[in-house]
Amino acid sequence: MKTLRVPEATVTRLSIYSRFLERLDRNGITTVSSGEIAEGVGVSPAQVRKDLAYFGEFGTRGVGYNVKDLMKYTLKILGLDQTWSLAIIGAGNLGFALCTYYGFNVRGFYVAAVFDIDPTKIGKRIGKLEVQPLDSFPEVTGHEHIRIGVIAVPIRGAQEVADLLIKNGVEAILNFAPMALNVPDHIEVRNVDLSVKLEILTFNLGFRAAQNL
Amino acid sequence: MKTLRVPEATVTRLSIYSRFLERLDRNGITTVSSGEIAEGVGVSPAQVRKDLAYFGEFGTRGVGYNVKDLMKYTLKILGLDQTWSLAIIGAGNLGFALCTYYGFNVRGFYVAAVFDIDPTKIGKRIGKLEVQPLDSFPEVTGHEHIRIGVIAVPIRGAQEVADLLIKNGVEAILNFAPMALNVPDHIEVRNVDLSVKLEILTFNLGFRAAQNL
DNA sequence: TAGATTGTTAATCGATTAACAATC
DNA sequence: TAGATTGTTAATCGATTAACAATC
Repeated sequence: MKTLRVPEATVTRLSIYSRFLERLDRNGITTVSSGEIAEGVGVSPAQVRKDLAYFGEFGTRGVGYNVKDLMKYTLKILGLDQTWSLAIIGAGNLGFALCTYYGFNVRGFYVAAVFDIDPTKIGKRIGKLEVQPLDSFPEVTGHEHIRIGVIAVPIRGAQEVADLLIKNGVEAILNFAPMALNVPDHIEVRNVDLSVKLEILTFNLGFRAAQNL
Repeated sequence: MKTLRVPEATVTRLSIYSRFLERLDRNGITTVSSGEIAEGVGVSPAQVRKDLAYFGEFGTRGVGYNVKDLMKYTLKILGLDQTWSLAIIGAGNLGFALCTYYGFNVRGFYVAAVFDIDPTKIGKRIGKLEVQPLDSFPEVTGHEHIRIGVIAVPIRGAQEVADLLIKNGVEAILNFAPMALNVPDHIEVRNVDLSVKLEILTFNLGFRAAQNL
């Protein structure tokens, strides 16, 4: 089988198209063109068609795409035709927000457990969950295999948490600590750095000011 | 003056280098090479040198870079040689986490005000701040000009909030609602979508499974 | 001087865009 | 049929990498 490499930028946009299609579907729209998707998410129509072409032919020439079908296809491609259990490590304000984040639920993610090392946080309730001591990660997650861990601890604890997760069979990590984690090659890591985009804004505002001089 | 266009990917990495340099500096390290920076943040040494070259010559051949100096340069370039006041719109769990996010403070961001439309949230305290009714945005921010707004409201309210911010002189928006905002050309917008990276992980995990078949 | 590392150019690689035949 | 829109190829654009002279 020919394995075409899919650019990560394509997968990123696919996730965004997918969300947009859900919105169209909720609004009762049944058909959409690449141009309308492009307009809705802020890319070019050719980009939309090229991205989709990595995975198959989903449209009808002269007509466009069936919203519900394309939505299902994108979900399938992204692996969201199943529920994913997450473990969130860190029950601070960010961990709390992630545990209760509606945007995860709506996309088929399910927070199975939350952990912290801070005794004042352990036992606290977050929705239906109770914050567990990090030590108990193996037992707590033992019966249901957790493949994805979310790190929401300060920089100083992040690497240690990553090591623990990996030792316990976690295969992918979403890291909110603003640092690079050291992990084996077979572990997938993506960082979400809340400051980076803010600093792109300040860079651009400053740059704009410099242009005016 | 020759205006060289700086790729956004370069600015993104600059923000990451900057954080890494702060960490080195905190650990008392005084000199660093492009190779060590590269190693520390997960890019190539050539990439590091190329990125820095957009802005000047900061190193010494045969030696490397002075950590403290390079750190200051990167902060300056990113516009972080000043404090930026932010307004956060949305005092739900995510808004709360952003208000109290240490990573903003440490980079010179200051949350000047928080707003919501929900009467049950208005008046609630978040640290030293009190949640204000969104209507009062003009008065509250009147005396100190807020150039950057952070949107942490659900999709259905996001566009309306963006319009209000822009009407009141906000120049840049960091948008956590997973949708594309419609704004005039002169407004800078960057989206932080908490699900996208998670979906890259599920895509890759699913893809890996497919390879094994 | 010898070794190390930068700054920068040229080569490579990959992603986006434009264009259009296919086709509903 | 005429109009619309896809799927796909080729052209363009831009970013990354490799290589090396400059130089500490």
